Amino acid sequence: MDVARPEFLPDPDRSHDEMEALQREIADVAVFSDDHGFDAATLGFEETPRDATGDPDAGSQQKTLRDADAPVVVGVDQAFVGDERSVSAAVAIQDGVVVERAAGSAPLEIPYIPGLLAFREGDAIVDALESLSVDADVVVLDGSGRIHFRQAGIATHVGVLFDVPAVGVAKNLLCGTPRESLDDPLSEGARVAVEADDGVDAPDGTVIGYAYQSRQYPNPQRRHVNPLITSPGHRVSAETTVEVVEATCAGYKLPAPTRLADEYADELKQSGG
DNA sequence: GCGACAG
DNA sequence: ATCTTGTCGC
Repeated sequence: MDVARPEFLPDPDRSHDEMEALQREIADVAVFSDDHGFDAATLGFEETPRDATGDPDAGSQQKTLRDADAPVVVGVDQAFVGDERSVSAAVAIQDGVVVERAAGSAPLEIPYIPGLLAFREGDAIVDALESLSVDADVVVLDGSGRIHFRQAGIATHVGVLFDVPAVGVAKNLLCGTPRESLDDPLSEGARVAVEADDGVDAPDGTVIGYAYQSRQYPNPQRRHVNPLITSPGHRVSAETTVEVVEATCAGYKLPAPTRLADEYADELKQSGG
């Protein structure tokens, strides 16, 4: 993949204020509506059969034929080697089959600062995506997109940088107000809109993403799973974002692209930086 | 000043 | 994110 807007590269040498200013520019050109060519219903991830305990049942048949016209979904995830270098893994999947994997890495130059994640992990991600040869129909990133103080989380930043449809999947809420409390367990498949509030650069009440319960245990009263926090990155609506996440989770808590990128990132981490 | 905060 | 074994629940 190629960077489309080099002026938006996440340069960690910029000042704190410059980083925030860049994020506002990115949010200005970001598209939070559907502007892509895929149909979330044709992503090709099969629902995982469950056994009696509700755990994924292994041993089901493997797919051998892949639809070459199906959309390509790319999952991206990072891991750290020591604490001065990050590795990024990108895994491309088409019709449920891994078609390419790419690695990237970069030095860690700034600490983790809520709201500025892209400037810490962005360089490694760019390195990985630039060495990916297939074209992605949509990229799935770890973290927020529009659910961000300046509507420019890491999924939005990367999406706009490459001008590729992108979605953000986070395990925790960064900002915004859920329409319903997320403190009590939600049932599987439930979705709760997250609205902009005073902490977000968007009109109050704007739906900037959804909490989505991808998986839940049979008896959430005793043991429960937390919902995922999904938000559009670029060229995808909040509603389509949830559809992409729902289709790719296929019975697991995390989307398959994320899980596979996670595993690959661990491999890269083990074999040095 | 206080509180809140993705990975 | 990362450091890590056992343990609870279905």
